[in-house]
This record gives sequence, structure tokens and C-alpha cells, in this order.
Amino acid sequence: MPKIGMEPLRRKALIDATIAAIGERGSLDVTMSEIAGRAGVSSALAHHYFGAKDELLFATMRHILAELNADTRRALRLAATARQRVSAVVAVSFSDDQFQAETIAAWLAFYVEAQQSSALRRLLRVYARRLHSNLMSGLTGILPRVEADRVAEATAALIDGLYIRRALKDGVPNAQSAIALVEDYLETKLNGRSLP
Amino acid sequence: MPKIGMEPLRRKALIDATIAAIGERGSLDVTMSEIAGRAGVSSALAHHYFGAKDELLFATMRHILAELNADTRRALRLAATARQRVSAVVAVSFSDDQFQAETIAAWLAFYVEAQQSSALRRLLRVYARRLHSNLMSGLTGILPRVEADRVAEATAALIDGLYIRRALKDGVPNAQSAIALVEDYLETKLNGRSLP
DNA sequence: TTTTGTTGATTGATCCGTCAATAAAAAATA
DNA sequence: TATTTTTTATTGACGGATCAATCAACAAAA
Repeated sequence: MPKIGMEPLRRKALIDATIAAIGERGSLDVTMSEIAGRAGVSSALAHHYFGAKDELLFATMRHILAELNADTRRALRLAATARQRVSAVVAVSFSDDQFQAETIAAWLAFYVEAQQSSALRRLLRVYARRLHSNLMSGLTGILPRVEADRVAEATAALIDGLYIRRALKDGVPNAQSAIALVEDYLETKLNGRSLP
Repeated sequence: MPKIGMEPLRRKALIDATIAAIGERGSLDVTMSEIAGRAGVSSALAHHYFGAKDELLFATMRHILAELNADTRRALRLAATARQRVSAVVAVSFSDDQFQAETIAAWLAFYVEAQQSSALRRLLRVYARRLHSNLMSGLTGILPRVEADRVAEATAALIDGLYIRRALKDGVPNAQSAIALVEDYLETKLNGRSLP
């Protein structure tokens, strides 16, 4: 009994199912059938709405990125000082929504896939640039631009590295210690210079 | 015209071909036929020597890890002071042999695959522990154990993060700047305390 | 004649993407 | 309002391609 206006609901369900499937398998090696099954529909319907598997994966990555971006903007709005802006960006990266086995597995898998898909690669570059820019929005209020740039790069690398190690379930048992580690770095780097 | 004593040669050739194939594709999604073809043999022979694809991939990862370990031990032997030991470990991670698109792509792909294969996961844990321990071998001569532990963890995360960013070909254009970034972190962390 | 090296051909399984068919809602027409 | 037509939702079944793994067979060395 087909009800109308199903498209947006199905799309959402399929994207959620894709994240769940990738998270469980730990790789993009999930079949359309499994994703569709998880979303409670047939694989034919998944093809109907997304055309090809690539496009479903792409839409999923874009969804994750959009989510992260929304969280970040929300957090930045609450930050009063430059220093707080930096911490806000870090905190979001390790928030309960983001720093989760499921999501991290998806991130990792997409990083790998990006080497074959220029569209995905472009998307991940957007993420990298956005992260850098968000960090800079706080750091430039504390450090001279050149130094701020270097600290932003190091912080970004630290975050990515902690993500990977989390995926391995080795070290970095929880978000708390990950944040502490990054904040410790920032503290030593920003020590003293609090305002221009 | 089969000559005797081919086994070790074939094994080596197949492992090298596997690295090359993974490096080019950027993922473990390489066929046995492609690997075998690259090594100049039939896919049947690859199965003959390695049994299954899993085992070939596993052997390849082990080979990469062994190579990295050998390089590290060599570098550590040349380090005179504790501080130099730390730098040696960092330098090896970004040496020409290791910090290469091919090898990095393989690393990344294996990280993903590790989430499905407990054998691979165990292997990567060995790498993580070894890296930590190698860093500690220098750091404990400079910092109290607890602090050394934290710095080692951050340094390891930094290294992994820089690897990922290199794979994306975004930021970290060369090994030089990557080393500089890590060394800058170490310098600020170890500043002052040079000997116990 | 036994061991070692090697491959072409084949099998069996998996999986993406397509298509024809069905059914209900909405729109158009009478 | 009653009807026909179009649009939207949905799926089972299938074609076709890819690939891992096996096997029988052959050749050269021991």
C-alpha cells in the first residue's frame, strides 16, 4: 500500500542504513541488498532512488559531513573567546555524535575509497579545509598567522590520528582522553599569549 | 622451463606486486589475477604459494611492518642521546622508503581491512605498540614516565594523522614539513628538560 | 619415478543494475 | 461525480560481469 511522499523518508532511511552497515562491516564492502534490507526495502528501490551504489555512498558521506558541519557551527556560536572557539572545534570532533565506532569506521572507509573516486576526494578536501578554517577562526586571535597556520595543521593531524587509533581500538579508549591530549598540546602551544 | 628454488623468489615477487597493485588502486580491491600478472605469473601460482588471497595480503602487511621495523632499529643504533632516539623514530616514519604514496595507500587500506580480520588487527596492534615503545625508549630519558607516555601517544597520533593527510594529498606536501611539524611539537614539549 | 614449478580451463558464488509487473494515490477528463 | 489516465511506490526475477579457488595436466629437475 504505497503512500505518497515516501522519497525523502526512504532516502534518509537508506543513508542511515548505509552508515550502520559500513560501521558494522568496518568497510565500504557492503552490498546494496544488505543496506536495503536494513532500511526495510528491496535493493531495487535503493537503485530506484540513488541510481548506483556510488551515488548512495557519496550521499552518505555528504550527510556525515553536513552533520559534522552543523554541530561545529552550533558549537562555535556558543564560544565567546578565541580560545574557546579552538576548544569548541576540538570538542565537536570528539563529541558523542562524531567519535563513535560506527561513524569512525565510515570515515576511514571513505578515506580509502577517496583514492579511487575523485568526487569523494573532493568532498574530503572540503572537510580538511573546513576543519583548518574553523581552527584558524580561533587561532588567529591568539597567534600570528604563520604560527596559527602551523598549529592548526598539527591540531588537524592530531584529530585525524586519534580517529584512526580509535578505529584500531588501541589506545585512546575514550573521547575524554583524546580531548585531553589535544588540549594539552594546545595549552603548551598557546601558553602565555592570550590576546593580541 | 621450471628452474628449482623458485619459491622464495616467487613469494617475494608476489608480495612486491601486491604492494604495487594496492598502491596504484589505493585499496585492497585488487584481484589475484592482477597481482599475479604484475609478478609475471598466473593467478593459479599465486594460490599455489599463498593458499588464499587473505594470506597473501597478510604476508604483504607483515612484510611492510618488518621493513619499517628493520629501518627503525638501524636508525636507533645510530642515535647517541635520548633526544636523538626520539628524532630517529620520527625520521624513519617519514623516510623516503616509508612516506611514499604507494606504501601509505597500503597502510590505509590495511587499517580498514583490519576491522574485519582479527589477524590483521593483531598485526597493526603490534605496530602501534612497537611505535609507542620505540618512542618511549628515548622519551623516558627526558621526561618522567607518565608524561613521557602522554607525549609518546600524541606523537604516534600525529604521525598517523600526517600519514592520512598525505594519502589525501592535501596539506603535508612533503616529508620535510611533516618532520618539522612533529619536531616542533616535541621541541615545545621537551623544552628545558634535557637530562634527568 | 618422485618432487617441484606452472598454467589454462572451469566452477561456483556473489553482486550490481535492469526490467516488467503490480498497486495505490493523484490528476485529468467526461 | 464518476471515469480514465498519469504519476509515484515497490518488488521479484533475471542477465551479465567479476573473481576466488580448484583441478587436471604438462614439463623439467632430482
